[in-house]
Amino acid sequence: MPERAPVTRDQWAARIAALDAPRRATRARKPPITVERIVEAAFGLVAAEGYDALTMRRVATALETGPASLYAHVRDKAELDDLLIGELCAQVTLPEADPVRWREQFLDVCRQLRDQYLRYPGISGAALSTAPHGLDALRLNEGLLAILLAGGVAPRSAAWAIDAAFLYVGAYSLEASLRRHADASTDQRLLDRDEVVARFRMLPADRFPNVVAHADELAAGEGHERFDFTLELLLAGLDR
Amino acid sequence: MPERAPVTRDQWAARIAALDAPRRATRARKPPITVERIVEAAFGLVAAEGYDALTMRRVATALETGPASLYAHVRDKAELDDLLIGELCAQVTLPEADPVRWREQFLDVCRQLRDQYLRYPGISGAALSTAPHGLDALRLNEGLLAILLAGGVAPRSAAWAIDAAFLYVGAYSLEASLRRHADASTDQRLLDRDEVVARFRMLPADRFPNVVAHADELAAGEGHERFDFTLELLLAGLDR
DNA sequence: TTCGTGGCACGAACACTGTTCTAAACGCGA
DNA sequence: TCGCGTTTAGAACAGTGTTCGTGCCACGAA
Repeated sequence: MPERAPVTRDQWAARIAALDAPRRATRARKPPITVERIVEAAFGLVAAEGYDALTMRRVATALETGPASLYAHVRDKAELDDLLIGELCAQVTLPEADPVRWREQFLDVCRQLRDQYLRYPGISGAALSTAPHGLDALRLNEGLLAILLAGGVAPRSAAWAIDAAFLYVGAYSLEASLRRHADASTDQRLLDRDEVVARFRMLPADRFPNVVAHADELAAGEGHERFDFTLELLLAGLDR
Repeated sequence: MPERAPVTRDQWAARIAALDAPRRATRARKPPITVERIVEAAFGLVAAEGYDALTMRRVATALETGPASLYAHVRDKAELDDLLIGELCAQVTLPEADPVRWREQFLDVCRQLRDQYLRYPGISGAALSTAPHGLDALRLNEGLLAILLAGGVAPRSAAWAIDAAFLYVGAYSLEASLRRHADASTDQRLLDRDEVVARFRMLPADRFPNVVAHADELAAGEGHERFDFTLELLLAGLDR
């Protein structure tokens, strides 16, 4: 994973100042490269082939230019990753915090983020490799804080629970992407359910008694049941 | 992240059969390349420079050979990753499940795994990119299942909580590695605590009221307090 | 209209990656 | 000693991220 050049304090201030600025109109070149077009091309690649296929050269080819052209608009690949993750965070809609329905609101925001990640297989790996300090991630942080504080959760508990939720959503989405991506390819990376259970049952029962006995439960779960289960555990723990 | 060739059913059976087999003695060549030496060289590299520095060429150089030599012993880089993660899992000691102290036992196993990951910065990224179906990971699964079942947790809840814990431990360790690795380098990737708080406070209070008001809590936490907090939430949720 | 300047575009190049191919070397059993 | 199988490892292939240097273009000033 590429290392990231640090964002200076001045650059941070500029980003904040730009929060209200309108998006710059596309310049009159035919058609000029823009950050927006680079991001769009990158998303197209990831949606079609997964995050591992995302390279500066592939993006440049999609834009019918050379790879060096991109560096006039983005610092490096790490910054492109940040832009992608930021854009996905920006797609999540935040509710008005409701002191009665705060748990369901929290779950819904996490589900939206998960679903954004799952549209682009493997992309949450990029999210896990950076600190979620971008403005778009902070917007989600703000929204989730409002929800948990409205539900009466102590501020520190709220902050740490959100941190945990971000990590889990990213990791879960990565795992789910790998499973889903494997299903789509002939060269399977992850085994299907029946094969997993069969292999668990092949284990020596004296060494893996519980795994063998509960092979079905270990492999069980439709859709996002495990996802909901885990976040509900977190929320239940916060309730005390 | 490299894609993985699937392990066939026959290969799986061979791995199980090998569980009881003694480790092969080092062959008499001076000194021959072995899987063990490759793994040891790889760990040395990751400990010193982080997981991003781990390449087949770097490992080969450390062993004073060419990169192609490694392919007689490991299928590809993905298999090397699996071997490393398996070895880290193997270092975790499992207790005798105690119906009274099951929560503390569960936390302790997770802490051990976390600490193994943290010895090799960034390596849990490799763990997150594969399904935890290796025998060493299943050994941990077996031990954690025994603990949770001893504590009276329903089998399916136990299985899914363990899955969630694995994801969280990996993601948390990756984030902690990035922070710790950044501290060690002059080109900081993650900002230190005071800078993070300062940047939170720079945000417009009308758009980020809760983030600005709770900047300290968002950045708070010594050592592994967040880690313990999150797993205790999970365990508290299981108790119901 | 012309000229200078700054920014953009992009091929070439650099240093690296994972992996395969091919040939030589080595160890072991007959 | 010889044949065979395995290991070793350089060379090669196809790719990566990023920088350098040069040409092109737009715009503002004279």
